[in-house]
Amino acid sequence: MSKILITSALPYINGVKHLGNLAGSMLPADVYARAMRLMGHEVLYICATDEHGTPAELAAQAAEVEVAAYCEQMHEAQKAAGEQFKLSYDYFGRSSAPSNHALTQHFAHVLEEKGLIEERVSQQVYSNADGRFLPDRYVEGTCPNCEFEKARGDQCDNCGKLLDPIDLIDPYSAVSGSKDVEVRDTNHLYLKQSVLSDDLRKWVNASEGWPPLASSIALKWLDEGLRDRSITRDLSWGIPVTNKDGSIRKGFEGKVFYVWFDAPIEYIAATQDWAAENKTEWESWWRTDKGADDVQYVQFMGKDNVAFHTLSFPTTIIGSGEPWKLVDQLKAFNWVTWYGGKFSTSEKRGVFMDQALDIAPSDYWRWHLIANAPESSDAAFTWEEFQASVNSDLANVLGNFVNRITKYAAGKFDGKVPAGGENGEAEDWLVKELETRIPQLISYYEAREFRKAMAETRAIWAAGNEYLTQAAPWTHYKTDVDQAAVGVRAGLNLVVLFGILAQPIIPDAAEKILAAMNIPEGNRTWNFGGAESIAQLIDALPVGLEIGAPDVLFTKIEDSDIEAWTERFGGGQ
RNA sequence: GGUGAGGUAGCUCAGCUGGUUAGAGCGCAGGACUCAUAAUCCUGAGGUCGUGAGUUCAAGUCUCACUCUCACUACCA
Repeated sequence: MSKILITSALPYINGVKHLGNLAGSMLPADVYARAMRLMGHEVLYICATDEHGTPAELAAQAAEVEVAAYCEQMHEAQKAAGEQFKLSYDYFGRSSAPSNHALTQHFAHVLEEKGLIEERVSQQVYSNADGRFLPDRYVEGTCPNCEFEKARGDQCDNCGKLLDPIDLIDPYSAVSGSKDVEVRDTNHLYLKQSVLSDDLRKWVNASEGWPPLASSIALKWLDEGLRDRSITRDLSWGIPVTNKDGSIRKGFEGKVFYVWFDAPIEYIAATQDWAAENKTEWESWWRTDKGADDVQYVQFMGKDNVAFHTLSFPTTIIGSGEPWKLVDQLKAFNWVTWYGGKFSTSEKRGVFMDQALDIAPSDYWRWHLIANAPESSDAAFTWEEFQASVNSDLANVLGNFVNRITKYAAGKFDGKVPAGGENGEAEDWLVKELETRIPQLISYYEAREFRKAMAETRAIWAAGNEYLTQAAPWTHYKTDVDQAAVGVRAGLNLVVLFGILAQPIIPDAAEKILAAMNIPEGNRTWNFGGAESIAQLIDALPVGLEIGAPDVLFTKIEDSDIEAWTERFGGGQ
């Protein structure tokens, strides 16, 4: 048993997330957390809402509420959506929490003492009408390259050229449309990442268990040469830039830390809040001088987040010179696309977490999204594939297996695990299958290879159906009830096994199965020691145990459902 | 523009350091069974591995060029 710390990239506050965000970090992190818990590890799974930055302020403004109130409201909405998706966070925090304010300010002080922070002046566009500085992409104007009239300050969407907002012709605020904009000097704190390049490279090179996607992105940035990054912004909502005594730093009135500086620190601050709430300590998870050397820390994120997790945040950690825990393994995902294109709220393409639950139970989404996780490349979501996953894998292969054997046992064997008979060829075959497949499944989970783990899970369910075909208790029943009892007994044991294995993926259905089979909580873990214990799996239930037949576990998705959903949320073409 | 990832059956994807007839699931066709959610089980058809060249006894796998998709490109997060 070991201690495993799991974090998933913090979902941004400005609205409930779509299925791509779910599939790209929170859901796989949850499946991994659940699997590791079942294997007996001590797991801490931390997530939080990422609440600072310009989009949060603008979203609040659009909703005509105070930013703090807006974030409060959206945090609750995201928390609720996560709970409904059965995301088993140990703690779901907020980057705006007091603990994160304190810790972020602490890191800034320490980094400055180490000479890694300095003040510099830069030019930034200021909108008089909006009364605020505008990030590059919130300035629009005519592209100096192709004369496209709605080019953004960072890049022109028409010709693709990278731009500087100062180069735009006739610039205007994307927030208000006002042309009353000007360039002003503004001072900010810069984190001298360049100083730590060599340390970071050594650390990246020494890393193990990162997907190529992650290490290649990190090395690419290092090869190009790390530039110092500004870690403050001209905003009012965020973490104030303070002196050690808590007073506002001179010249930083109306400025706060950059959201990407404080967001990863929230992983630690949220752990502190978790500890406070649970009256325990947090340091053994994060301080290598307090036991965190024994922790395996795994981060889950989308590919757009890799640079921040492999370079910026490690710069904060390493640069502090304090004994903080660095990430050990990270899992980076590509995107889930909508029929190969982008999710788009404005064009009515794609499904958000709250809407998803209106139309199908969370188990359906969890299974489909994790079985088709965008691990090695972008993965397309289509209604047709979703329907196929649910109907074929869940309803036909798993649901029908549970149904056929429990109903048969209820009808012919009084709803009890029957005695009698002896294992034969079919049982030998089944045991062999399980002996190879279960260890394989476990190693896929340990390697965080989710698609493969799901394919293996499905193969195990299918082996159950194949076994019943071989054992054919309904045929034997006519001539030899004891022989039929063997098949029913093994079949019922398989139902339990399938329920146990399904827990990380489809927790609701797993619960229904295990409850119907009268399996107590304590007997639902993954204690599959060696080959002997796997052989015992098909005859583990006490003879005479009363079992029930659960209601239909998965209702099929009809073609008419697909039509209605395509109408509502968009689809192909 | 630069960098990275990807382009493999109708669809969604596996294929590690190059090695005999390129794999899975879905879908499709045929058969078996009847305990079950018209479910399940078996068999089969289906691919010039983005394009072109090169290295090699041997290339989906290595090299080069080209092409398409996606991401990042440091003030969106």
